[in-house]
Amino acid sequence: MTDGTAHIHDHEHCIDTAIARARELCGAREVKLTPIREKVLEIVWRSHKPVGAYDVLDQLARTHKAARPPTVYRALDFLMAEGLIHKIESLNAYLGCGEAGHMHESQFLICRACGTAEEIVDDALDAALDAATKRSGFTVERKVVEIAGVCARCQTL
Amino acid sequence: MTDGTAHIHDHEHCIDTAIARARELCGAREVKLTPIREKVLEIVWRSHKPVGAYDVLDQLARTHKAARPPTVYRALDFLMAEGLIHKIESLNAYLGCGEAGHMHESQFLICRACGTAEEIVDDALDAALDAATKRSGFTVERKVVEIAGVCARCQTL
DNA sequence: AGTTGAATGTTATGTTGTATCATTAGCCCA
DNA sequence: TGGGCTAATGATACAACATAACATTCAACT
Ligand SMILES: [Zn+2]
Ligand SMILES: [Zn+2]
Ligand SMILES: [Zn+2]
Ligand SMILES: [Zn+2]
Repeated sequence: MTDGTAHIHDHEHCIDTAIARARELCGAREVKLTPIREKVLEIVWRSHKPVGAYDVLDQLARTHKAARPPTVYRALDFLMAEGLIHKIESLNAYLGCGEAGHMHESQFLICRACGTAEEIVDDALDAALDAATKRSGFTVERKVVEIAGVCARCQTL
Repeated sequence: MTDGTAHIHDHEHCIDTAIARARELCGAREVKLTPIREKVLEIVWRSHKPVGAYDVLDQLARTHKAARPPTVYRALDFLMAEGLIHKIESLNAYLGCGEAGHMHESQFLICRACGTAEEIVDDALDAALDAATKRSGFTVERKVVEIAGVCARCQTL
């Protein structure tokens, strides 16, 4: 397939689930998932491809004329702080988190052919990261792991 | 210490060694380490902190009035292609490679207190990365591993 | 000398992200 | 009920990072 979705599925369901989960979490944490923040979350979730801030802005502006870069960056910052989205540093782009709720280190497989970024959770990998830093006496605050290449699907096309 | 060097050492020696090694490698590969490229390599090597492209430009312009952004980005691209420097994606900055010559995956420990980035080579970590991708049938082309936190030195200050 | 291709010069523009201050909206409480 | 507080958003401007496109120069080879 060429549209970058990892596989055929009911993607509206992905989006709805993510938003419902976000509402729950924000309610429990007593932070505000405002209309703008929710809309930005929905836009980010509309694809399984990382999406740039200015793409988000273009889409947000369709329904929210006052939208400007700070509008978007504030919403993205909030969503990242709450663990609802991640930033892919090597792409300067943002992606919905499928594991929102329990804080975790994000690790991504990024396909240059279809553009998808799959979030993986690999405890052995995470342990190896910790071991590497412990040896140096380094205190970890953030781990960026972004593996670029070609996904299994794209190799068979 | 506050200047961001990892430890007290003869840093001129670091620079000289890196440039000498770069000359060797480029000679052997029959690619051209031109004056501009060599100067950019030296500027990048002047610290153990990742340095932004426009910082490089400012420094390059001192001796090379015609320098413009493309001048710098072309040189940086060349140096990356030859494995002489790395880009730190999470900082949009560039750092000399201490292991130039044998191609390798780069893994960095980035201290937010002193700004240094230490390149580590951890085979167990690299193996864990490969294992994580093999399971998914993903073909790896590039691995970005950037661990941010506080280095051992800065914790004791 | 003439040809060729790589490197650099030059101008302009595209892309990503922040600083700053003004305004608005929700909430608490006198 | 309405003042006073804070969080969120609006609005303008700019900073920081990166590339497109085309012209010119330079070195190497004939
Ligand atoms: Zn989906
Ligand atoms: Zn793919
Ligand atoms: Zn040094
Ligand atoms: Zn440090």
